Amino acid sequence: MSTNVYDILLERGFVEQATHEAEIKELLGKEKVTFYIGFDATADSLTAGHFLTVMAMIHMQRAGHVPIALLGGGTTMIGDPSGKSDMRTMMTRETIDHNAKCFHEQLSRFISFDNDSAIVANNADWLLDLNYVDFLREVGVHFSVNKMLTADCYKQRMEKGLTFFEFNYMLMQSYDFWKLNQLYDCKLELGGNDQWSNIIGGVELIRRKEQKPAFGLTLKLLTTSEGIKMGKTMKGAVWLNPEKTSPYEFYQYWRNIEDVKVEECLGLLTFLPMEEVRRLGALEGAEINHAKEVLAYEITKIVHGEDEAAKAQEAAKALFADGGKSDDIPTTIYKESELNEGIDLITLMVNAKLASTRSEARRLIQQGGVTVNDIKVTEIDRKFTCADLDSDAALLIKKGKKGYHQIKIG
RNA sequence: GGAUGGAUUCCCGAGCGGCCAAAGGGGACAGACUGUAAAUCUGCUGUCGACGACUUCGAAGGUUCGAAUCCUUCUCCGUCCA
Repeated sequence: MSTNVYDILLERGFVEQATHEAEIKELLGKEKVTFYIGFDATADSLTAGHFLTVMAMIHMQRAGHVPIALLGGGTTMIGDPSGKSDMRTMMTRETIDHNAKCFHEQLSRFISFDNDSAIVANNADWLLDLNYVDFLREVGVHFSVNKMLTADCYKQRMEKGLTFFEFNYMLMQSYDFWKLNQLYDCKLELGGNDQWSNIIGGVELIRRKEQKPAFGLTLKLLTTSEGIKMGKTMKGAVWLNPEKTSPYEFYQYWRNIEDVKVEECLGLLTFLPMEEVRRLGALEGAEINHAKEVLAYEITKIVHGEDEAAKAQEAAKALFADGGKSDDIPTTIYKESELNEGIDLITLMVNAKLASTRSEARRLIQQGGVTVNDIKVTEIDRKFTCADLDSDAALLIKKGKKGYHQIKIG
């Protein structure tokens, strides 16, 4: 451990708040520390939002510390109300178990679980069989409701309403930390900054129960300059699962990031040396596009592998720079006979998912937002046949600047 | 348990018997400008075989020529009292 990971995390911009900064740094510098990060199994794939915490785990593991990935099989049954304005929908046990399994698989791509170099735990193992009265006597006594009510994370809920059910989430998470402390001598909890209140809860619980030190550290939350959580688009989250978000779309998400966020993302989401990060982040004007390409490429490489990253990059270059095509953009294949009868553009767009309804497709065409093989089409009833295929035997439908889909026959 | 207010389209929020597919804002999408950025301006935002038709205003019934608007029951939520 030549360089202290704490300094690495700090330099790369991960650290947001720490319960005991100096002590955490000292601890990480002198011994192998077992720490944990929790993942609530609300979907069957991790998202770009989780990726940041995963990166922190990787840095920690590389420095020789032992990560525990705690899957929230139990806590997900409740749902964390922190910072949320609405109650989460209740999920069934089966769904949650399935999701937890998916998370474990995905995490193994980034973190090595061999030889106890990392641990997976599931809080369903201890939370689901808890005895209510015992729990209240053991854990509940240590929590002041007065204090909890003033916690920042419930602020939004104080207006909209917070049920006792969800209010308990904090105790569950605190109990997790305590449990992991007993089972694995886990001393540190990491989490997104929205987890601050929940984390302090655990740290204090261990200190009271065990008379032992415990620490918490929160990580930066990626937000747009307007403060909206990053890793989400209007169409939903940016997933790490290539079947839910294709490597091309994934690449494009980062390629289109705001200028002001480039340096931050490079530090947090790639392994590029910091000098390089700073150099790229300092680029100005159109030059910064180069930095965005590097960013998108690097992240895609970590998540989907070098091949996929290269393919995504080529596809993007072909489409945007050369105006040409590539085999790696979304494609729909039609039978020759089918296309020969003529298919109207609206139908083609809906089938290609460039528009979700025929009305939407119609609107796009009328507003001049659609081109086929680089020719703007404004007649809504325009039909296409094999005769319209270009020299590559394809129809390239372009929606706006960034939506591409090609039609081929086969 | 009692009193009282509420549930409207992606979100916030007007509407309180016909002029309502429903104001305004936000967001999203498209056009212009650009650098696949931001900001700005413009358009657009229920669906469809589209100058029309059909389905929407928490749920189910009812009154009426006609209901998001009135009545009944139910579900959920806020606030106050206990």
